Amino acid sequence: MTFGEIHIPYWEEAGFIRRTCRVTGQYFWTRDPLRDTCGDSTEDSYTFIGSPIIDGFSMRGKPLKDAMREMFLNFFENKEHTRIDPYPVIARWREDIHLTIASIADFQPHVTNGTVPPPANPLCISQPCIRLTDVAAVGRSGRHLSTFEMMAHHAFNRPKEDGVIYWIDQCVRFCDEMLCVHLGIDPSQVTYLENPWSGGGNAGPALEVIVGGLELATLVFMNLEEHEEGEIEIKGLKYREMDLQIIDTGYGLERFCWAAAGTPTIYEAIYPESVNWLKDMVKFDQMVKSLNFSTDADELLGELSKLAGILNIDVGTDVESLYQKLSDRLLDNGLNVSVDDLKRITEPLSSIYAIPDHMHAICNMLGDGLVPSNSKAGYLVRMLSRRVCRMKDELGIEVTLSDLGIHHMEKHLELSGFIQSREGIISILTLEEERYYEMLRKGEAAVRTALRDCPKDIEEAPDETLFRLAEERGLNPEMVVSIANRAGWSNLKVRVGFSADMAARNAERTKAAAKEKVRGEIFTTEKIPNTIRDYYDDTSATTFNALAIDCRELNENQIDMLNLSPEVKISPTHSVVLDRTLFYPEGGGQLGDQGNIGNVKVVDTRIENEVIFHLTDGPVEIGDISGEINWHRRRQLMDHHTAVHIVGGSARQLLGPHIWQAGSNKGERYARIDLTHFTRLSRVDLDAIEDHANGVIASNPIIEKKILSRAEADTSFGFELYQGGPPKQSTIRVIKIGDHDVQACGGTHHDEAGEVGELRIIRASQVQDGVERLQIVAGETAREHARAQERLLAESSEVLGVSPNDLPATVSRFFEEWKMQQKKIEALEAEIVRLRTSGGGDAAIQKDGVRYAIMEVDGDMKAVMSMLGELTRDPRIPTLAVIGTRDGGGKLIVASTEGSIVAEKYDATKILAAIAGHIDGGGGGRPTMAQGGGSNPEGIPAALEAARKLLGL
RNA sequence: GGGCGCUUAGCUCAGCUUGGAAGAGCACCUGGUUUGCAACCAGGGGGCCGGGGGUUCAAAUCCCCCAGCGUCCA
Repeated sequence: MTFGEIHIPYWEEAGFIRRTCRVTGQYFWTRDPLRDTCGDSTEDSYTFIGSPIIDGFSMRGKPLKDAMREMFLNFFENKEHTRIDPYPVIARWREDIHLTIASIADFQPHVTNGTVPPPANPLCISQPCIRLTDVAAVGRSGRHLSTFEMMAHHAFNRPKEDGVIYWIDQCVRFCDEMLCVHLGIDPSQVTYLENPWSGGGNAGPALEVIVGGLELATLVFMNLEEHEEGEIEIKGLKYREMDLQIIDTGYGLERFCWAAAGTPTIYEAIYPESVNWLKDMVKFDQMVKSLNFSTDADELLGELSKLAGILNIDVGTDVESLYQKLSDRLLDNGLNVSVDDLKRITEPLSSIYAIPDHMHAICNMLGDGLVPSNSKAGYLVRMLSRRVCRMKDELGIEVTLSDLGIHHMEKHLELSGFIQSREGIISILTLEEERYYEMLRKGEAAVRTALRDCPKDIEEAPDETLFRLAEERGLNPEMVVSIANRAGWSNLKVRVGFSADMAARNAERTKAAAKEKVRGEIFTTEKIPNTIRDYYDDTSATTFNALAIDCRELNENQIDMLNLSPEVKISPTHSVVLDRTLFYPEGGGQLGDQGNIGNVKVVDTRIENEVIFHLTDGPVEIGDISGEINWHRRRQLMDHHTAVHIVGGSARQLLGPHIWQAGSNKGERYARIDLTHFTRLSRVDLDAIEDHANGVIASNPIIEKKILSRAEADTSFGFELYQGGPPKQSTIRVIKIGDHDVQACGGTHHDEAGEVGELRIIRASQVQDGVERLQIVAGETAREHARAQERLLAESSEVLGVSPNDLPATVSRFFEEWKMQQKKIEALEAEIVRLRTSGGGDAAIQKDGVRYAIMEVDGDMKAVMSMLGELTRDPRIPTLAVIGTRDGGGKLIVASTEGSIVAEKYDATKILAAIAGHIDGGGGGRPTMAQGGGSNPEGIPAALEAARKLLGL
């Protein structure tokens, strides 16, 4: 039996036969002896449209989803499964993905790798998921969704420990019973397609469950993991059996709803209120009638959705040729519809379908406390918001993004499970829409500039121009064209196949970028036992005795990889491992401890694979040794770390539940915390947070430090616990500051908040859109910071001879006066030139109707330039000017009045070249204006004399 | 995490490719003409060309670093 084949007793018991699909060549199991396609091939069209295959669900929309979900969970609860609450759609417990893309994602990697036991076994769940890979097909294919709920039953088996819950046979029995008995689907309509699965380091046989041309579920039996010595080879990789074997199923809630509703598209089954609302607003029915088709419009739409569901729309698909194909296929079915008419129907329709789907994803993401941003997960919600804004504008409807959000929340959402409030979501949507229109407005100017050199009658813009506008300005080719059409390039169109090229170009870049970087280990930890961490027992202990068990010299490469903080003043030469230590290694944003062991200095402390490395400025003997940490620094680090927790808690209470810690850093001189928030923070906001945080310190709550199991921690505190990032251990250290803040943290903290003394938020800056960085000083550094500020003020005000209170007014007055005086000097210098060159001035010589102004002046290049303007601007006085200044090594300028006889007679660049040698320099310019400089200012008079000679004066 | 772009007058933006006197429109001020919904004409004021370094005789322009903003991809 080869990998992927599934032979179970149930097949025979229930009368299944194994066939090969004549279209795809894949094996499938069916009860229908006449069936020769697997059900999911291009020749299987949907059979349930207009005639539902699941009875008893007459409702639509949210009630339908609720009923279907309840049906599923109830069924499996009755089969001894424990119902589990869904996880957030933002996968904050994962480092590798931003969004929850499947129910199994809830349990990766901690449960699936065996570190943490599952919350229940077996279990059932309906997990909201978001997948954006096919976002371009949403609304067009009739079946694609970016947001869906994956209903699932999972079992985690440990066959080696006799811990088998159930495996393939029982899994298929559950599924088949639910479909054919519980839901009453005609058994001959159900096919199970063998489609083994591999990816992400795991593999296993799998079955796709197909009914009526629609894949309703996938049953994956994950029992293999990638391993060098594995005996099973799949797609060139070697796999071996896992200790933990997992039943991973996925039943598409929305697809079950669609199969029960039999509507033309999945969107009408789950978002009927929104679809109708949008159709009314765009007067869709009237529009269809006005096209005057020979056939009934409803019939056309039905036919369309059946066909469109089979057409594959991927990112970069050539939409134009797709339309042609669709039109051809309609003709095959006896409907003659031109590509143009087809577009006029499907373009608005695809937006009407996609908008509710996108709003569902947006509301769910924002509801989980996500803040829009220009990178990471926040970008995904921004991208969806902008898609919606564009679609609603193309539809020409007068609703705002927040209107759409309000409508969606009313009709399709249960807000009770959300972290973010309804009002919070609405204000974020309002802000996002403003940002979108701001981008468009800026884009208009950019399009005009980019196309400026193109003739108005062009039909295609240069590819490079379109690529750049898309990447730099966020304007996709369609948007560029519509802007350009309005701005005068009325024939401009998007080149056929352009989107596909752009997608290919992006893929190419992504591939190139993926080749970069892989960060390895810095130290050798092999055969070194884990270090005992004594710093948790008593955070105020400073001296200890231990056994030095390893000491090695650091090489240059290691020091480079350490990426030492600026707070490490001495470069380390050795790494020392002890059996136990009080030194806290860098972690959780808290820098490593410093101090002494034996007679060497510890300049930093790190941890790798549970082994703590003391970085020292010299070697130590192996054997008994004593150590002492730098208490002043440690205390400061603790002040800062505890302060960061307190500030995070205060910000969450004052600004809202979307405040999440996006990173932090605690050093000796200051600490910083990055917080997710959708607007910039003003000083007023910061003051409020600062006051609140100092209030917490003043009330002096006890700081509890407890060790909990992962499951225990999850259930008692929820995911807000993991502010510092996804947890990696099976046990969680929880730091709880009274009732103010609780989070998982490995850092050293005071026992009472009051020990921090006071804290100040000294600065807020933006790390990326949607993430604010607060700089915090606490304890001793807070006082020092205040003193430093006062010093600056005192010194500055002393220079100006005013009191610190008058500093702002005085500084701005001085600056204004300085600018005025600059202007006056310029004007005066010009006046001097005028005086010296007109009337009886000493510097001008009249000869043959030309004024020669050869003179040395004071002032810099800029001043000289403006004097030159005085001399050569007036065409009635043809002038040749040669001006020198000793500024900056000596400058020379030769200029003539443009368009006059002088300009024809002399070439300024030649005159300059002839005299520049006197100041050891060079220069150049135009025939009427040349400038140069040198390094010998004393040569200016000689240069000017040379000019006089040259000109025969 | 990786790209790319932008930062110039109060505002909106040109100029940068190829270094050589800092520009336009709107707004503002003065005078005229007018005073019906973005009126017209003439003149004028207003710029550390984001900050710092470098190359160069010379940098808004080329190179490097930093900051702020924007955008795309993962």
